Amino acid sequence: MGGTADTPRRGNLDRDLVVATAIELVGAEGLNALSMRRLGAAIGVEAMALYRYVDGREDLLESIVEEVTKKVERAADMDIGPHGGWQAYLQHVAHAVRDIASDHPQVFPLVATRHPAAPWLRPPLRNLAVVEDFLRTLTSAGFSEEQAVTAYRAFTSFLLGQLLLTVTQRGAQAATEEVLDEGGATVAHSDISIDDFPTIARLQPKLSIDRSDEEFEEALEQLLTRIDAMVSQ
Amino acid sequence: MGGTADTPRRGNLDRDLVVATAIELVGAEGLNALSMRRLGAAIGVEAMALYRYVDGREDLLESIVEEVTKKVERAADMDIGPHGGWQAYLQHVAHAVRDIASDHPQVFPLVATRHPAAPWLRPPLRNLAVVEDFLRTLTSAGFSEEQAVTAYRAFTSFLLGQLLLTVTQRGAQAATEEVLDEGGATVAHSDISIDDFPTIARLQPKLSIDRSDEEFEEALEQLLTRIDAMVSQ
DNA sequence: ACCTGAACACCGTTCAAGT
DNA sequence: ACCTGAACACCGTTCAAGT
Repeated sequence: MGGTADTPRRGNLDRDLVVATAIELVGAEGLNALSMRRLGAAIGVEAMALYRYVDGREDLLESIVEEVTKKVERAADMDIGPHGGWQAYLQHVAHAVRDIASDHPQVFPLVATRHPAAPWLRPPLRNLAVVEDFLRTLTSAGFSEEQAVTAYRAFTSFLLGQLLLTVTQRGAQAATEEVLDEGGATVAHSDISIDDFPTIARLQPKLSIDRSDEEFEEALEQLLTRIDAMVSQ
Repeated sequence: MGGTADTPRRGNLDRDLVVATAIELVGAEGLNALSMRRLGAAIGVEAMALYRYVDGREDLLESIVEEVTKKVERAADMDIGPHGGWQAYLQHVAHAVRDIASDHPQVFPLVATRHPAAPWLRPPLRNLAVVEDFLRTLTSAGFSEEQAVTAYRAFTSFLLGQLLLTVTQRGAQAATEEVLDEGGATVAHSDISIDDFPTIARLQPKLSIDRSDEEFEEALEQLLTRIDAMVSQ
């Protein structure tokens, strides 16, 4: 049942290991479980040793976000053909970000809510290299500057809403199942009954289906359509 | 300049005052400043006294979210005419939620990221009464059950992405100005220069404009158009 | 009935001291 | 060079005790 290996003790400690172990810890036990002291223990070292490699807790959280979102860089600097390839490009980047949300659902709220370094970096595309590639690709695909910026804004807004809802929903789903598994009878907070909300009660089966993946693809298609209308107008 | 009145000391303490003071405290000093001990001090009481009125810190956070999102209830139970009024209704609810984000930017990330009570409650519409009214209004406006659920999903996703980005962006903006005001020379993290990102540098003026309000209205219009296409298809 | 003091386990962070 | 022990200020929470 382990988790959190405590292999190293001396010398082999470095910043990457600290951040990587922190990500593991958050993935295994949630954000609230991440303290400097527990992280130290997970690595096999006292908490104070970590201060050689990260500049305190805030810096650690920042580093986690940076590390986790790094995979988008590879997607964002993809080369596209000269004509129309921007749609494939946006698809590619969108799916790279979605993969981050799936792989690190516990970290994604951090990606979503931490203030970016610059006021015009918009989560979840909060990395200068990524945004540079993004804007360069669109402008060189024929977007005007205004259009590229508009697309950037619409795209980030789409990703943030869609993916944050996905991870939140799946988290709640898992939590609910856990309660039920532990013998949590039939209902949750028995004081307010669902019977007071007949429409919800009636639609509950439909509301309970997790359509996150299809929703994402459909909303992405619609977004691309809207951007296309803007560009070819 | 003050904030955090310490008027009451005995008897006049109750749950509403605790929650209201907590919201004030978060508004004035940020989420990180909210501890049971500091909240107690702000009220004029020891932290332990709060446990009579809230069931610990998590319950307090939950209560803050509930209190702040309560205003949406009034908007959501609005009556609409029998034909086509659903568009005005969605406009009305959307603006009620946006007002929450504007009035409580420091609380909104909590609204956005805390797991709702049920897995099919989607932030920022995370209240049974609101969702009941929402779904009832749409179905009685002629939406099928599938369409009402689809609209609920698209609507929440739109609100979440749009508003979370607005508050994040404005927060970053304010933080940046503060740094500049305090004599923070010209650039932020001098190690990576913006000169390495020519497209960003070129688009910076356009990227720096806060178009949140217009964006919100435009994206809302587009959403209503898409929903209309779905319904009358 | 309502609040406090004392206590416990935990936290982030610093710094001198150890190896 | 790298890590630890001790220390400090702070935290959430419990519970017996005060009024």
